[in-house]
Amino acid sequence: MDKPTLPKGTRDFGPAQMSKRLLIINTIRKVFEKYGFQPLETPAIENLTTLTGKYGEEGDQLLFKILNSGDFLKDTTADTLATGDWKQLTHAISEKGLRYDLTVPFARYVVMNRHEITFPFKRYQIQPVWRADRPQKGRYREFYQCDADVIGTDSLICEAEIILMIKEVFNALGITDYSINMNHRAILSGLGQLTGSKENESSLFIAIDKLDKIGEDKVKEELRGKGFSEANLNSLFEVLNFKGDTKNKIEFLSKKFANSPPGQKGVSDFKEVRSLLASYGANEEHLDFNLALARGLSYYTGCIFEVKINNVSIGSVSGGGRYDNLTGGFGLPGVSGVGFSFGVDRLYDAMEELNLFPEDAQVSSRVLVSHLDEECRRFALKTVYALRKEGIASEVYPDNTKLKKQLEYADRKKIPFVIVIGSDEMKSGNLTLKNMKTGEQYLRTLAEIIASF
RNA sequence: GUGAAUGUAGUUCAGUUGGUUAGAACGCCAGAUUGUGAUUCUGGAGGUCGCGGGUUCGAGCCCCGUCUUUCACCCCA
Repeated sequence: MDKPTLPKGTRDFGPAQMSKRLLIINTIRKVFEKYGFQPLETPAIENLTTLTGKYGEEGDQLLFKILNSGDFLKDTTADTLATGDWKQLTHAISEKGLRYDLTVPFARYVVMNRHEITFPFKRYQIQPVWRADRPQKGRYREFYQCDADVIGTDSLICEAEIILMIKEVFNALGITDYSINMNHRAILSGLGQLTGSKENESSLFIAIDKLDKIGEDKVKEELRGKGFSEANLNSLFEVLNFKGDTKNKIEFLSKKFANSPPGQKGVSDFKEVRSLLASYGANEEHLDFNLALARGLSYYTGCIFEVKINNVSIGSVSGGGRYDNLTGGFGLPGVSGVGFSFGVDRLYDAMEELNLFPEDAQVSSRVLVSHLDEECRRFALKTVYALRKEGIASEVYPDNTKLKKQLEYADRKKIPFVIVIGSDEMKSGNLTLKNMKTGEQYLRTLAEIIASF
């Protein structure tokens, strides 16, 4: 028997990690619910017809496909095999796949349940997704996303509330140094017009998205290689290099895009989001209108977001945007949606790097009831029952063993209090309560102990 | 998917130009006149050197393949 291993890019989460993960997930869930989002879960497995074509050609290749059950070759002819056309063969032997994100399954759900859903529909979804990517630090093949989407309204209140939710979650997690980068698909189109790139638009977006990573010179170099003229590059970087607060930036863009209808639309959306935030009484801290931000997922059409934590070696921990026609592919056109997603795994990595998890994050009993002999152990059962009845997480050491071993157990499992039951305690009714952190111990009745928790 | 590194006790790492029985620290287990953990002392266990082939009298070390992790590209949480 070979040593067991895990598939590439997957991980186990032990109790210590799960405690921290749950801290993140529960924080996000609470914020989502506070903003009126309702829970939804969808299957891990979707039909490939649902998934393919939604993420672009690159995305399709990152889909995990599931081999048909039974004789999956029964409809395959020798001819198909002989052609070596793997795409066609894949189509023949696999009709299901693992979900790649939570947005597309959500769109599928909305279309299937459109008559029962009350619009605008606000749902949140916290589930794992799978991508056949090549793993690296902060990139896994199985990871959790926490999505919140609103579908069925154009209102930019949704965008503003996304910003508010991000701030609340980060505040609750103790993350202080981060930026919420926001851009607009229409602004990007405006930039495309400005630089005279029609067919080259996507190479333009891919290049400028790397700006903060590789720097201006390398971006220019890449764009020259794609045939952009020096004049066009200059007008592009005149916009990208504009320094100033959001207000000044909007004024500047407004002039720049005077002759660009998409550019105008983007600028007016920015303005509106700012004005909405002000009406909430919220400030613009952490918010940055980053014109170089270009998210790859092709279904975005309006505002796009990406959140980065500063000074950590992890990519973006959250991202999202508005999509005007996500349900169109499922036969329900003209419904606008907007949503975003937190990446639990990356938040975890970042918080670990920044040392932001509290010491007592570990999920464990509050009390261990220890005992010195069989009679005491019986007495301990009564004690733990009484503690649990009061809602105090507690456990009895199951075996008759030395007190030393029982205390070691409590120490390792980070159980903060130990009740020691010996013959003296049983006789007097005064139990020994030991504080494992300070080492202090007192004699207390069970009622007193319960009252102190 | 393309290109490049990496892998040695549970963990972090040593290991000489290929040469006897592969080491350390921490951790783990047991004990230090039996009702006290985390600190101290003593002793002990634990490795198919990622896995599979090859070269060699001889491989942890060299070669090939494979898997893992990591880095760049691509993309993204």
